[in-house]
Amino acid sequence: MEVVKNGDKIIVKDIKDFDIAQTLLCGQCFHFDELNDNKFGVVAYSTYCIVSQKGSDLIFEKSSLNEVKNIWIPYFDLERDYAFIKKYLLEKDDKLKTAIDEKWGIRLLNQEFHEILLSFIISQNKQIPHIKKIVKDISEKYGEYLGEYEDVKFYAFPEIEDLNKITVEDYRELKTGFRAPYLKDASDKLNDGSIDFNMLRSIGYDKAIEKLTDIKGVGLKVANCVSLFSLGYRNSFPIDVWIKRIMEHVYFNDMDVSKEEIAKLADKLYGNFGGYAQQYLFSYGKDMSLGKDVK
DNA sequence: ATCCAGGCCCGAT
DNA sequence: ATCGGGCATGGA
Repeated sequence: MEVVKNGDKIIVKDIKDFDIAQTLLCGQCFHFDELNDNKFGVVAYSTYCIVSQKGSDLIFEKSSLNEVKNIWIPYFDLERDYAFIKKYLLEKDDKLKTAIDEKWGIRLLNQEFHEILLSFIISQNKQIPHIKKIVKDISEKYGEYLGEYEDVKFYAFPEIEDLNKITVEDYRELKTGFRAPYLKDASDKLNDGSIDFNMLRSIGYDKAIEKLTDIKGVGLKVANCVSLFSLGYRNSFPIDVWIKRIMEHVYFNDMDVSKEEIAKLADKLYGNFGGYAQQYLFSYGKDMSLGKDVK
């Protein structure tokens, strides 16, 4: 991998095991727009980028060299060796082969903690397009204006301090429904420091999950998404309706199996790489509707 | 129209 | 410990 400046563009060259569309569209991320010409506008860490891919080149417009190096390369997890991860997983269990072959270009994004926490609280019992809309609405209303590209405006997700001024009623106005008090509880805990990124990073996976599920509206599924997508605990294995169906289909002949049993199997099969396996399986299985309508 | 969505809470067993 | 109803809102 090499970073070069070419006019007003920054190009990251020689990227392997990465496909920008697969990575953004696999359901781990809600704060981006699909633009013309296969470009994406992505917002994270109070900045935005216009990014597209040509083969093994990743092309950034409207970004400085520093931003690409310090924000976007870590964000897209480009410094990690995914060939090793895939090899490890396939040696453990070749049932993953189709999913990995099909979704070869997914990387797990390193997203901002408080945005992911609130986004996945919103996500419960919702479809991805609606989650995206609410994240966009919150950002437009309470986040900083960052800039625009071909008439698409970009807004940062509100900072933790900005969440303070959002009331339960405000959250309801954003169409979050019964999740409004959950979002308020999370906002309060972020503001008083009882939930904190560095703290959760330092106490390890098990205790981080415990802490996260203390928040109203955060159960095991949401906690594991937060843990996987923003805390870097790549052993996390979020189990939602989809991954439950998919695992039942692949490993249990479409029988009904408890989430506990699925979690146990995932841990045994994939160990510390569970999060990667989950994302390959989730994205492929959802595309294929694996296990749907078989009961 | 009815059902369900990247679930979770809460009360009843 | 486990099960089921209820929950806001919108799309299929």
